[in-house]
Amino acid sequence: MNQAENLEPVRRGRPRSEAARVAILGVAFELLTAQGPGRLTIEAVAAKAGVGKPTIYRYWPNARALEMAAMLEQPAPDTDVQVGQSAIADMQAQLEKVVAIFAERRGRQMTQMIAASEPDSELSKQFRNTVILKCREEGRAILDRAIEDGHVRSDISVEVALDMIYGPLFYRLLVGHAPLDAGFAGDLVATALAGLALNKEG
Amino acid sequence: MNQAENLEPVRRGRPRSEAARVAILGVAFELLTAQGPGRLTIEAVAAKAGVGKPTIYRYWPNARALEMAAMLEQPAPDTDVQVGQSAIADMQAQLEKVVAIFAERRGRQMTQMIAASEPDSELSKQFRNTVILKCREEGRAILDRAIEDGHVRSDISVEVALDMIYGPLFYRLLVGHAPLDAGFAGDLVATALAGLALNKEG
DNA sequence: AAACTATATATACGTTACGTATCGTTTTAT
DNA sequence: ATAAAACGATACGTAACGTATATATAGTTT
Repeated sequence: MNQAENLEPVRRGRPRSEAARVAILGVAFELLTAQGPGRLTIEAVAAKAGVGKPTIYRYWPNARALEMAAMLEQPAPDTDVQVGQSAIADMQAQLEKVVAIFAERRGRQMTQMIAASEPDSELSKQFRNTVILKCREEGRAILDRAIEDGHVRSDISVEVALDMIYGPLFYRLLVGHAPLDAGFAGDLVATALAGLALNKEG
Repeated sequence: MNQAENLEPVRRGRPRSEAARVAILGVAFELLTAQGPGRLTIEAVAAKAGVGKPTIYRYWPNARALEMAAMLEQPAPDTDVQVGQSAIADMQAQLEKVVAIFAERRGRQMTQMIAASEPDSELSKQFRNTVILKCREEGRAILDRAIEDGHVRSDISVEVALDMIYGPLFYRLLVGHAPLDAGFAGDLVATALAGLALNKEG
């Protein structure tokens, strides 16, 4: 049996300093916020946190990984909404929350980090799941409820529908061809619900 | 009158070597393709192109700008479609083309470069216009025609509709939660047209 | 033809940051 | 007491940055 790999590996010797780890992550987040992603240096973090470089490299392999870990350490943005009177209204309320978060500087920074990261790394996956896919899952719950309630067709692909709701948000964020605001969130939900076709059944 | 700014600025002294410029861009594109964006170094380009570093810095301020210029130098991906029997079919055909291009390695590289670039720089804007917004403009023409033909409602915002079509593409590309293929293009157009709502008018 | 000027390559320079190695110290388990 | 592991500090070699300088070259102007 492959025992005790994550449950306290029975380390001997001096234990790692939690204080150092916390100081490193704190300084990393501070510098990341100030400078934007891709600019963090290990030496700057070590100096500001009063820590040796090897201590940082013991936890994270490079500055990019540390950046993601620092972002992950922060409480995930809250995009949850109360269950309201209609699933449609809930969807719009949630999207407005998501838009508000991603319209801020930190939202753009998170998006940049996802775009720049190696897609397959473990930290990268975790980051994506926490930051991006969390709000998608919330949206899925709302959409499922809307289908149950008979407000949304049951013959659509929920995956495609969710892409249609959240995709435009990141598109505008990255390309910047049009503003990202509450009005956009409203237009988006309305247009997605109504559809583009003039005559639905002939 | 502000004369002769772009029409041959009447340079004195030794003219810049077009051969050097072309060699630099060629090597830069080669290395960019091989290594992905963000990895290009001026020294490697100078060595491989048989060119001095200052010659490169005379044209571009840093390696990132050179990367974008090298990508721009390549012929823009062809996402145009013939005008076919219906605007709806044309939209789907175009989206399939776009999907095919961005599902390839170069498409992802271009998206990463846009995400990582300073949004306001001149080269960055030009890159966005050439690579991303070109296919959007083509889509707008198709959509306008669909409205004229009475296949698409005239009371929608064309901007929102286009975001709903192209946004999900980049969303999948960046987040990678689901595949990017022709089937997705088809589903997307169909779902966008039909809409999510069960009963359109009561 | 001569003077002038901007670019050319080549290379030296100081700087920054990388990631690794080593030092003596400190903290824990055995 | 001993061994093990992490600690901060710092030295190390490497890579690439962006600038400066030297000398040669290719056009423009006089």
